[in-house]
Amino acid sequence: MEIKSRIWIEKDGKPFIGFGKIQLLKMVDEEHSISAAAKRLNMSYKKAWNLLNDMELLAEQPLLVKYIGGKSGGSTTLTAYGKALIKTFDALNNKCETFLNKEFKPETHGIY
Amino acid sequence: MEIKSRIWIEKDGKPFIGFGKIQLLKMVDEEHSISAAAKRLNMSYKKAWNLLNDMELLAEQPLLVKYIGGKSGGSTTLTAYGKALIKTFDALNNKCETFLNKEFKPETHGIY
DNA sequence: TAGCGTTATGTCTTATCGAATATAGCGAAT
DNA sequence: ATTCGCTATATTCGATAAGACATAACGCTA
Repeated sequence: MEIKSRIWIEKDGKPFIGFGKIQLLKMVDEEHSISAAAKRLNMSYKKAWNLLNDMELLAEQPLLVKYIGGKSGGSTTLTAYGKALIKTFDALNNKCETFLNKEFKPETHGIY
Repeated sequence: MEIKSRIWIEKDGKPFIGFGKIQLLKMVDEEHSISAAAKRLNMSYKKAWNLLNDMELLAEQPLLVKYIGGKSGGSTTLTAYGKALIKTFDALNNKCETFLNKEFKPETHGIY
């Protein structure tokens, strides 16, 4: 018996960042490529692109620097703002999880 | 810009209780009827029944006391254990939300 | 004993979402 | 100029989930 959680940040009532999108951002940061990131996360390129696009549309600063064409066909890297988002979210998520684990002890609640 | 969260409790890796199921339990508690609760939550009787059944199968103590037939066709009420679940979950959820709201101040993270 | 409203459960259809497919543009390298 | 791999974007297709529908058991009431 364990407690789980998902947190996300909304903007104008619309989902801005959450677990999946942050994971995707991390992969893009590592791979310097949307398609490679999508592959590693076992999702279609289109889905990854849509998720990133949704974020970008909601953000007031760009998250990604994209190059089309070039020696390897293209590339995508994160802006400082994009990297900051990852850090912020991870920190918050960790805090939340440790808080909940400390708070939730099945026995003390009479749940078996 | 605001932070949102969903918490749930798992048992053997399977979802036991979460936001929706707790909401349903509350309605059943008020209505003394699965069908009436489903109606108020705008879901089909079958869906409500399935959700409740899933919980019951995972719980080690019964959550519901059901009567079939009778003057109004039947009824369903909560056991003490069922009511305890609601209380526990609500308390935990509230704590989590206030914690996150206190923790998350967009400005301090540089998120605009 | 016929009717009613509820719980109980299976089946069948519909709707939604994601995946696959298709097509185009780009720019460096050869 | 041609090729290549990536970004970009619309459209079609299929699988899965949600919902509608159907049917039965039950026991009180009239």
